[in-house]
Amino acid sequence: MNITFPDHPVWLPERIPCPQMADLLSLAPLGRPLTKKFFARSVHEVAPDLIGATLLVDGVGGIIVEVEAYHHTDPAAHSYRGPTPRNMVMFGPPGFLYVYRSYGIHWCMNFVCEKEGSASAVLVRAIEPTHGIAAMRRRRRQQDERMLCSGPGKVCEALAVSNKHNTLVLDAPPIALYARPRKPDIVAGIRIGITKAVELPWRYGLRGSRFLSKPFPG
DNA sequence: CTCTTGATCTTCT
DNA sequence: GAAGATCAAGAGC
Repeated sequence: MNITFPDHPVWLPERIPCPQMADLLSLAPLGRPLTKKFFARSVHEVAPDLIGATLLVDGVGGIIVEVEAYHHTDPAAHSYRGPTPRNMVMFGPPGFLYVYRSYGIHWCMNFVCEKEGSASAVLVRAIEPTHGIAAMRRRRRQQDERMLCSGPGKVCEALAVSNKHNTLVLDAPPIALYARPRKPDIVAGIRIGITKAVELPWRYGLRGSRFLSKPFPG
């Protein structure tokens, strides 16, 4: 493990200008495990509520610090033009994993939300590593912790998520999700790397995190 | 630091 | 054929 613990209480922002979520978790246990019911709400409620939650795959992972919301009414969503072999799981019930191939070489993981047929999902874009950092470094061939999970393709490589994980349920092994111990400071902004519906502010992040795929403006 | 490019799978035109 | 919810390496400033 390579968690840096704070020298001072994290509720003194003038001493720690940029507290990371791992610092907060060191002072509180993980929250309750998230069940399928957590995802059976609007994707626009679930997405910000996932910031600060802990995601583990086979015990490796960390704190979700960046996500994006997609919905079938959204031209940027894979589900916008209806079901295909790739996006089929998005049209199923909430609480399952949707994994797709990105640009032919990377995998990206999503949590299906809302209800059967609504075809909405949250893309996991960045994680603050806390569990199994040695395994992540090996898989990513990268030492710098900030480079392990700072992007959707990096997250899947570090957590060894691939198409084999597509359609897995989110509340049973090998996947584990835990609610955040308290509500963190969340920022929203426009999504990354898309060319349709670019203006929609459906990217959410932990304010001030060093582990984002890209800073939020302001 | 920013910008460009290649890698190469799935879907859509 | 072309585009895309990406990343890493290399060139240039």
